[in-house]
Amino acid sequence: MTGKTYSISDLASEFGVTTRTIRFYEEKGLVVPLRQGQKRLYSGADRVRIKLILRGKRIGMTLQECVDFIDMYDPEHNNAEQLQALIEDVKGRRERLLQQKKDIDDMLAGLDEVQALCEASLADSRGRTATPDPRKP
Amino acid sequence: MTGKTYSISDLASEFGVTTRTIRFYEEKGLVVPLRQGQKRLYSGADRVRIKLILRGKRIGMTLQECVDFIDMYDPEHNNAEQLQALIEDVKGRRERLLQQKKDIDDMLAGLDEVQALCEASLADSRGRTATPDPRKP
DNA sequence: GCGGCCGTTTACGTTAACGTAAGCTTTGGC
DNA sequence: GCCAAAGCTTACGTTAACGTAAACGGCCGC
Repeated sequence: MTGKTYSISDLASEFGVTTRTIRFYEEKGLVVPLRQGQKRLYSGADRVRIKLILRGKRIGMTLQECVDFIDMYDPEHNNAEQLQALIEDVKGRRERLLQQKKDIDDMLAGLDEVQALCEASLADSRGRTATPDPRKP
Repeated sequence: MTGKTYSISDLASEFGVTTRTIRFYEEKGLVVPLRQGQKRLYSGADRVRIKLILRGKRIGMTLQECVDFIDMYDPEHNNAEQLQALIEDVKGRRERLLQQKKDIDDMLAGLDEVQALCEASLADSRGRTATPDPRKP
């Protein structure tokens, strides 16, 4: 079976990007859709590739890093030397990802703090203006 | 007490960036160090600010987003309206951060997978060439 | 048959975040 | 006293990742 296919605007609207963006990715060789006549025809695999690219972008990777990441999966790694290099690469990437995760946790903690301050401040101002504290004598 | 201070190259080397970068942040108003004469003199607070900026950058925030984030802490938010808006802002940021965290976990899982494949492949090739499997009859 | 859409190509424009270079003080060390 | 290192300012250059615009082809609903 040939599998489902997508038009460029299908994918653009699904992922919330412009068609220009997707064509740009093609210019850079990140995706190479088939054509029916003039028009681009995206396969499921193409769709996943774009999805992975956008995932990478969300955490601040460049497009090049995104492809590098994706290309780690397909085994153009024949000899032991290349495999070792890839493992080293994986190691480095893991470290960076873990650092990012830590950064995010720190920022989430910061948000909790900010929100708590806000809510306290709101409760306080409401207490002083509108509704008198029912616990008062 | 006046607290510890830092030269621009102190901070640059500590954070692994160039002095140009730090001056650029000043151009953009992200840090405003004191001066002694001509030279910039960074306080502990300045240092933290830069640290937070770089943290934001690591997870793909723009410099503007970084300052916005940092500025959430200091309460220029007087009235209830502003506080509510800030809480909404926090909500949005939290969602994005959680999404990013999910993205990272997915990518970490991918790395595990890649590494497992690599190691299996290495073990296999070693098994076929150098050391015969000792468990063989 | 034609007005809208969707799609295509080509090409120039834009923004963020620095890099790089030149030319000029300032300052600590010998 | 002098030189190298560190700092400063000013200004132009660069890269990534699209945005925007113009100009054109195919299709379809009425």
